[in-house]
Amino acid sequence: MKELAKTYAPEEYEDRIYQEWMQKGCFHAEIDKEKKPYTIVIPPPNITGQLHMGHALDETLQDILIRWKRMSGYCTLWLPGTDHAAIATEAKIVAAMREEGITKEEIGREKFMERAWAWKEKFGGRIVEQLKKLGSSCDWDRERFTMDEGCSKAVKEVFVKYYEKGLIYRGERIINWCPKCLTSLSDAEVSYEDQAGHFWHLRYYFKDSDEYLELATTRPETLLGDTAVAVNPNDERYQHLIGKTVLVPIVHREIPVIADDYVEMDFGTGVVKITPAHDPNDFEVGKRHNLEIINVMTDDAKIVDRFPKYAGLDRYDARKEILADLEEEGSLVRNAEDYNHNVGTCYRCGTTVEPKVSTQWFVKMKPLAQPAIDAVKNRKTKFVPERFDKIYYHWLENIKDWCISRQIWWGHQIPAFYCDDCEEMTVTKETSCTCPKCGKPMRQDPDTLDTWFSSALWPFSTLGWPEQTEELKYFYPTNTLVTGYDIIFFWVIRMMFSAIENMGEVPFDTVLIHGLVRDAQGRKMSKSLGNGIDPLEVISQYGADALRFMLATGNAPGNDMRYIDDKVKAARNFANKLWNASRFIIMNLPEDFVFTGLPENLTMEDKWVISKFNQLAKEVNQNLEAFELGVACSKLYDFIWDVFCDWYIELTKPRIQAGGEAKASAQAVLVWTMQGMLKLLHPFMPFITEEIWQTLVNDGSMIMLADYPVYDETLNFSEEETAFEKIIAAIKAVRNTRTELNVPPSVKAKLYIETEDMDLFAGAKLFFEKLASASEIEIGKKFDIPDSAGAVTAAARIFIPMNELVDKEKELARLEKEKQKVQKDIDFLSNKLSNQGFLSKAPEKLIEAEKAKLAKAQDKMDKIMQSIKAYS
RNA sequence: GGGAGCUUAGCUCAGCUGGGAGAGCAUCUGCCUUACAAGCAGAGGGUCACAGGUUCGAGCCCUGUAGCUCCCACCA
Repeated sequence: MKELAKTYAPEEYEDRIYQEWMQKGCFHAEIDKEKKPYTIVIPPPNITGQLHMGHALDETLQDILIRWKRMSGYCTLWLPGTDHAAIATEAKIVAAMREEGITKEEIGREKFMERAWAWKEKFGGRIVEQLKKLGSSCDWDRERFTMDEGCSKAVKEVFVKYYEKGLIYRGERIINWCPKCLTSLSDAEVSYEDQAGHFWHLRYYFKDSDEYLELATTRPETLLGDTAVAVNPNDERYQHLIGKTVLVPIVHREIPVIADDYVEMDFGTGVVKITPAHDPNDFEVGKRHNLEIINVMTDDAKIVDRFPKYAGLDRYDARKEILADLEEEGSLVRNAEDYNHNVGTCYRCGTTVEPKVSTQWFVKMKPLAQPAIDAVKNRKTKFVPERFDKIYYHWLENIKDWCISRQIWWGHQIPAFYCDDCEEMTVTKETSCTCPKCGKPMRQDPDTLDTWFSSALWPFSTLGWPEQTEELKYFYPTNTLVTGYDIIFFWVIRMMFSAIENMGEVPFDTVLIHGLVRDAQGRKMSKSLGNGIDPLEVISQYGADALRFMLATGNAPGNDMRYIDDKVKAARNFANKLWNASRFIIMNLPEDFVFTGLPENLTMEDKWVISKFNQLAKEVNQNLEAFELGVACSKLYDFIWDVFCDWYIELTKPRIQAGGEAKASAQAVLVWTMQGMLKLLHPFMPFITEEIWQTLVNDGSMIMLADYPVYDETLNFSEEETAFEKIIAAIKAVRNTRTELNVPPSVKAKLYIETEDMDLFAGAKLFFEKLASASEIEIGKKFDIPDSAGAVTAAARIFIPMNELVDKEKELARLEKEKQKVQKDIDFLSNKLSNQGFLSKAPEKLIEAEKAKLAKAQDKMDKIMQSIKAYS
């Protein structure tokens, strides 16, 4: 028999086991038409990323599901890969180049792309190696990348198709612009935050007059681009002024006073300056009134040369200058009032975005959104927990067209070509083309696509689409998508409509949403706070299994959780417990032990543990089916620790010591139960269960490929189970009494057990000796033992003669206390059972159960009363 | 301005379709009992935020209130 190391040291074997799984190809999925497929595509981590707790949680949940399904006989594919993360990656590469003192413009697009790919090679592998540390059973043979050949092909296919269907168009719109990343952003990529700002009141004088209109703004610098002042058409205060001309302060440009519903009469002065180039609302107003669009800022948010006085000033510096000039000119009414307003920021770099008018590519969303809404309404795809479908609906119902072009180089270059001569445009899957009109070579659009455009295709592009591969036919649609609620907008909805449009089918049947892992104080983990916990450090300290178990335990789907070191410690201690229980079993097994199944002659405690295990298997499967992973975890924890370790192992010790047949049968049941527990636990703690399995079973098999336990009616011994619970209750009662009397375990005492179940208790004598410090035991229907302490359960009255140790007064008080407790039970139950409403409306089963409880309580009461009588 | 979530033992959180409140940690009392002190055996500790309602029965369902958190939204 192999042996386990004396102490639980996961670092000794986790890497080794992972290597073994890899070498034996355990993760690889081959199409097996005999089996049902179960597919998960990984939310591809960014190639620039480092593993963080969010990944750890996400991967853990996926691995639990995929391992469970694999063991349950499905043909499982967990398809891994990484995302090129366009803006984030490009920003990092540019920053690295800045260190070297070069810019991307200097080296040009081609050279830049070479560097970017080199970067990808260098860092794309890092996160993958980190995922492996967690035990993720991904099919690495099928690893993909959002910019690999296949994904790129899918992107072009979709782009061209959308374009031809009129779902993609190019146009001049006002979009979100990040002055630091120097690119446009989609609505989803802007995160709004409340910022403390100011509200400045300005005077706009009428032409050739001392009269003026007063208005307020949070962004005085944009007045350079004002092309109108607007009031509400119904505002009586200003009716007569509509159509008049005012002068923009400082620049003294003549602009009209216009009327537009957009203006709220009761906000501020009811007058709004209109800057179509720098505010989305103003842009719309400008379109309605045919206003000129005057851009005042460069791409990096500095004032343009058109305004020489401020040219080259950053937008915030320009604000200061302009305010000073307004003051001087007398156009600033008074000091600014404090004002909090919602400011859009770039989700990658946090820079305040600038609304900017420019020509971009857009996906027309309305026609795509509706089928995606319907798919969830029709339950083709379900969110777990369900409440997230509201968020999903709301976003899709209010969606605007999706700006997909980005002014960066790292990404999928837009497959549109322009003729410099005749301005003809062609959209094609080809890599180059000539002008259909004048035959000249065409120039490809320099922009690239939003990174989410390619990840939107991930569930099918990774399976070979647009080719109709066998994989696509077999593994698609995928089954479960596991992701955080923070990327529903970015990714989940886009996969939904992309899949429905291109595949005619939803991409997955279930979206399992999890929350964020926060720090111990409940704050979001972030680089700036420096409060992040590195999962790799946790793994090296406590093992991947402990981290996984901690992440999967004690939280419900969709809820945030806190990372607390003590929780990982608790999980590690649990692993240690399992480890030592296994050591106990293994160290007692004969050298040549071969497990051949459960013995014929099961004892009552055997049946008890088997029956309880059987129930556990049933419940764990049910919980997993319902995505209640945390509940499954705690059930496993409770069974392994309480039922198996604290009770069953202790119960087998007399037989193990006795040797012979008794020992052999105990060992068989120990091994059987241990194997079952290991299998049930394996999806959650893959390493330790594999390590123990290979030592205990030692036949070259691997637990990760074993069959997952399921409920088995032939193992249901509910009667024996209930009977044996009486023994446990009695042992607990004796222990309790002894502790209350401060009797140390070293002092043994004789027990007289008065019970109707004489045979049952007679068969359990050894347990009382071993687990209740009994020196000898007598069992009978009636005893009268003076000078003894008592322990009372529903099934037995136990006398513990302790002579001098027993204080009659104290013992009476103790019994009195217990009597009151039981009396409360009896009152409660009989009350319930005499309630006509309850009797007529409650389910039969429940009524029976309550009656049984009452009978039990009354039995106990009888026994307590007898004891009290004996003392008085 | 909408929407969602949370409020349960000192702390962190579970609690499945409504059927007498649970775990881990912490606290207290005993134990080195030949797998495990990362352990064993006991104990204490909760008007389940508040107010109504539905029900034979509510932590769970409905209505309202308060506090905290988050998401969405064009009031300059």
